[in-house]
Amino acid sequence: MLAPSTRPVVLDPHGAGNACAHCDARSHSVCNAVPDSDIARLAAIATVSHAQPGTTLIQEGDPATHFFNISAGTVRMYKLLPDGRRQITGFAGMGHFLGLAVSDTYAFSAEAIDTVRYCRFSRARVRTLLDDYPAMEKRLLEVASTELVAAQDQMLLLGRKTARERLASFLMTQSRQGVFCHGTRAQFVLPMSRGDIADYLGLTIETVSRTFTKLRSEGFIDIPSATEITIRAPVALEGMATGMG
Amino acid sequence: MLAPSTRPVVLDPHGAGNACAHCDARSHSVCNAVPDSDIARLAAIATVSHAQPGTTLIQEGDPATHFFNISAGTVRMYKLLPDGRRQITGFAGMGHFLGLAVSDTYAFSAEAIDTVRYCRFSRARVRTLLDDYPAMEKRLLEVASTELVAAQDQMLLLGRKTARERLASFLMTQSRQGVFCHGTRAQFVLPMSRGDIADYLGLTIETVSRTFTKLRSEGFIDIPSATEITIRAPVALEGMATGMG
DNA sequence: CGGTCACTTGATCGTCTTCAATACCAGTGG
DNA sequence: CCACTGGTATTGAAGACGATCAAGTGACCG
Repeated sequence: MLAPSTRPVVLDPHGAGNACAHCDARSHSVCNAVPDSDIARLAAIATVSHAQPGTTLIQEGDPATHFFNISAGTVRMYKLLPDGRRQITGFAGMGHFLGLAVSDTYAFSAEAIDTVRYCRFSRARVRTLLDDYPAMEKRLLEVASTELVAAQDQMLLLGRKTARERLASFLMTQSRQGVFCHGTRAQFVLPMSRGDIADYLGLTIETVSRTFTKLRSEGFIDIPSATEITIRAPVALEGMATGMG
Repeated sequence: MLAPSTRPVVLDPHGAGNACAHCDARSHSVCNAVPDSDIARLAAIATVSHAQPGTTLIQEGDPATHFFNISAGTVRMYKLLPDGRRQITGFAGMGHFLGLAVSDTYAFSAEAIDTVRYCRFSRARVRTLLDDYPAMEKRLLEVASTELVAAQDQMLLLGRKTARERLASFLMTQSRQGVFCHGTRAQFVLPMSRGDIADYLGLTIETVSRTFTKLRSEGFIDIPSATEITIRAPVALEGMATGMG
């Protein structure tokens, strides 16, 4: 039952009608560069699908034929070394845009972590759309620049921070972007496994687990269940994350 | 005499005339998106300068007022932690474009490693130029995407590669992009110090030095002087860099 | 209940870091 | 020409942080 289907399910195969007009992720995404009046044009080239946990959306090295826009769920982007070592370069949630590539092949892979709903756009068709909506091109540049800044932060983390600082950074980022419980930013759900966190932070599962336990025993966080986190000392954690704790 | 001047020297303060038309870095840069016929418009907003080794071009956190285009020399981009730990996020050489930022402040610092010649553009003026040359906007998106791919590679390196693999990756990249001696890609100059290399690869100076020595003693490279490298076994090094050696 | 899977915890190991000394090179002045 | 100096690179010995190997726990599910 939980066996990941290898092919994503297409919900709106012809991109017909008002999928974009009623998209609750639109305001979070590049799509809002297209005005309401022309939203049908966007919908015409979009294919809405969803993917079960573990499904591969993008395979590194495959021809880069499509763009993706995540409307619900979480995706992990990663690169592999031949012997299986994995580096997760980022997690993409609601509104996130995927598939920017210079060459004609994808530079990374992307998999659904939980159940993911997303739109798929043919690159070629997007290109023609871009000519009519320079605002969208600007938004793409913004997206790329934002990613770039995040990537630089991650390089600092991977190259120079301790395990403790990495976990603190990760938790503070999650508490800003994450899925919240009980309406407070202090309590949220981690959609990804310990293995995903480890591969994102350049650590092992064991170190992630041990460091979580340590942070809890020191009173900085609480861990109601393996997938839930409560931030108890946000200021202290923020200091830790920026290398001052 | 070698004391770095804190303020860069302006060579062409009014951006007058044909600075861009005769720029030998133009074909390598985003500037070639502006057609020859309109090159004067580009030149009008450019300020050509040069900077001595150690000069700061961009300070993290400062208002992001300008873009930069490197026409000669090498720049290091980096981020610091409060206690002085440094992560170099990249080196920028001829034709490289600097200063993409989402927020209104720079997300990283940039310093000249050797003597650097560069053009400076006001962001505001570039923005107006972009409206007339959508091709330039596309080029910027290309630049950002390229950087992003490079950043993802670097995350893989920092998070998952061994010291040996990091050095091999670094050397192979340099042998593609670097300054060559004797007309062969196999022999090149490293403009940056061991400390820069260490902070780029997430290692210490000592580990970089030791690993260089080991690679030499094993016959993979030669080190005529501290700043020169000769690749003796490119295929083996490439394998090592990609995690297969 | 037995099985699986993810997570946690413990003990040992190894790579890279840290601390420290030495070598090297270019520039300067005796 | 050679000692002196400051900076950078190399080399050596000891230590630490995180990895690895291994066992144990708990949740979920058939």
